[in-house]
Amino acid sequence: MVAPCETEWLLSYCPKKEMHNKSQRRAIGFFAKIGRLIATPEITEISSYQLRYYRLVTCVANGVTTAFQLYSPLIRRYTERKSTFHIKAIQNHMITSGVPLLILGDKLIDAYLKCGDILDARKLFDGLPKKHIVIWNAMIASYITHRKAKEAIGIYERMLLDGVFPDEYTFSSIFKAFSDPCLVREGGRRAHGLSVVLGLEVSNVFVGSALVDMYAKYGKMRDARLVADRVVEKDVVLMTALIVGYSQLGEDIKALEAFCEMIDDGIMANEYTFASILITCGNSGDLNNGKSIHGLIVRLGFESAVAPQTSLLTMYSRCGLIDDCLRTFKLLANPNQVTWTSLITSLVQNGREEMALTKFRKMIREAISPNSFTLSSVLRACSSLAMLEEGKQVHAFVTKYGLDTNKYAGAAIIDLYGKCGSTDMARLAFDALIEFDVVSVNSMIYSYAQNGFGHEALQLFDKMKDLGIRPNNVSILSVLLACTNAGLVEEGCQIFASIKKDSNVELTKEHYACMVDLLGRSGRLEEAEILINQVRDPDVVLWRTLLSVCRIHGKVEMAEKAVEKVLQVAPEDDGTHVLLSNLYASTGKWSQFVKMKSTMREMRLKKSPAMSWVDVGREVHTFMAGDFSHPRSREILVTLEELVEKVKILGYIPDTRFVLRDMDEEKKESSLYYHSEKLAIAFAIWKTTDQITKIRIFKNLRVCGDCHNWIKFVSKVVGREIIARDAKRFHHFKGGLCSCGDYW
DNA sequence: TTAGGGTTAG
Repeated sequence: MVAPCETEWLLSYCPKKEMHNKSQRRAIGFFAKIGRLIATPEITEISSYQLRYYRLVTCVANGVTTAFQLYSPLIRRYTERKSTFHIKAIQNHMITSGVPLLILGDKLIDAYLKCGDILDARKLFDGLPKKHIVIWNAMIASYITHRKAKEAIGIYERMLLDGVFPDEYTFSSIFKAFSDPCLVREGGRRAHGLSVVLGLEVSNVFVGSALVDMYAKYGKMRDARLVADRVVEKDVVLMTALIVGYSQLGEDIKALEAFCEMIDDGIMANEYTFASILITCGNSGDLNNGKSIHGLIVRLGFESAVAPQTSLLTMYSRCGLIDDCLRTFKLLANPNQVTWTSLITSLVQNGREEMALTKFRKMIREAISPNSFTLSSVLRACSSLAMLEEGKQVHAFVTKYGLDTNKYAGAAIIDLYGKCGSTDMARLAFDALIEFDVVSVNSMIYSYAQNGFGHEALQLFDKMKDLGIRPNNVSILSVLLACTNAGLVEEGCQIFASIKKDSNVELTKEHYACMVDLLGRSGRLEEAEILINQVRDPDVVLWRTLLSVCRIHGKVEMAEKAVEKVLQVAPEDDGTHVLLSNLYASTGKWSQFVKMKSTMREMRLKKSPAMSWVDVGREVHTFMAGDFSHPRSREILVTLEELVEKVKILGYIPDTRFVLRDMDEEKKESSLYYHSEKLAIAFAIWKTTDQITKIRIFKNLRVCGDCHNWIKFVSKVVGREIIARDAKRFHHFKGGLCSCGDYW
């Protein structure tokens, strides 16, 4: 669009001069005189519209009342077209023509706001000495739409200073601004007080709902309820705000009661209400009510509404009915971004990660773009499956959609790289975050912890204070785990002692279990036992932790005591029997071992078989100890033999203490060679010959001591980095050393 | 010329 332009330009659009009538010629003459004109390129001849301009300019000279009548339709016209450029041109025109802005200022501000140009609206707003209440309200509402709560409140406060009384429109907007979690709550309460004084608190249902919503967001459901009860003419919006409030604070029964109350009062639920109440049912695992509401949705014809259907599939997922969740999705004609995301999240939460990834690919194929919710769920699927390559591709999506700085996507990326043993990549993702919170920092500390980077974890934990983030339960657990995995006993004890003094964080049994592990591993078993006795009602985890450290240090007596305690708390705990039988085997107490085995047989307890897997060429290969069913078994065994020979030259001695069966030494030695992790590594070395690719293996149980030693030698022999994730943690083997410093 | 509620991630 072209604003004021030269007369010659206009004439070039109207080549046939003889076609101009008298008025048109006069108009052209006039504009030629002043040398300016507002015109649009689509106008190819002098239109009545432009003639109006001519009259307008003539009228300006005669008086402003006529100017109002003439400018108004112009402003309306360009507001409809959402052309802020034209509005600005009109404003300039008014200024140059000497029309006082006071007359049409309100209209211009309204026009700017409708065009979404809040900056120009504000400039004009600030320059106007007198504004209609409607404009104050429109300005506030616009700031809220643009998520600028502080600015909205600024206008509200200036309004009060200027002696302008807020009305019901003001309050229905301003409470929303005061709901912003970044602001102090005092302001909201003060505004509520003023609304009471002005008699607007409950006489208007819009004001009432906004107040209910604000108190719900403050977590003050008692106040929300008090306001709702006072509103005389309740409606569906007010009741939905109340239901959502209860639901989001976990007060599911009260949410359901509010829903029933609403139906009893004859207020018809709508799609928003259904969408919320179904989430309540899902959160409380209330399948019965969930199904009844599903029936109600069908009866009332809300089957095609996306929001309640999305909530319906979430409800089924949270009740563990993943097939019903899939069925609900299938019936939806037009699933949107949120629906797809809900489906993917549901699959991940129900342990169907592979299907979640398939659905994600389908979503992309159908040109539905993912958001931070989607990508963080997909990343969690990848990290659960330890699929690094797939995860990297999802990370690329995160970058593509500009979400590297998002704390949710970020935490999931950190978690992925941490779980895949790439702490450096995790740190890069952490440093890319703009907004982060306690969860982002915890993810990073946990990544360090599981990969054995104790000092880095401690450093970040200390830095939390500078970042203004208060550590929570998870932060403490993660940093203690970091100390355990890196053998930083004193540091761990210091942190534990300081947290004990700090009344802000409550220590749980999990923290104590972590300390038992830390002390026990370093051989301070007596202290570990004393610590357990400090806990009120020690649980199975605590005693089993003590038992597992007894196994490491071969403390049979203390172990038997621990077993007794475990079996008192949890008589059928199979892990305990396995741990004790392993302890008997490793200390050579074969008679007790045999006895234990028969007890286990009687109890039908089975030790879960050791299993390792390796991801080579995007295919997962699984190995079990002494299992030669892999199609490439021959090559694997040849590679294995070569490796054993080479590592023996470097000084590897098989450690037969890790053979948990009674047999002669030679047999023990050969049985060690066929442990699942050795088979997996031999396969990976045979299959991938380049020196750069790191070998990543995963094991369902802990890596045995002999294998740990063997892998160290192998990393030196083949000159490659080997990363092993076992049930407890990561081991990074490089150049004959392991990141755990042999402390694990 | 101005106003309210919902569904997806640690």
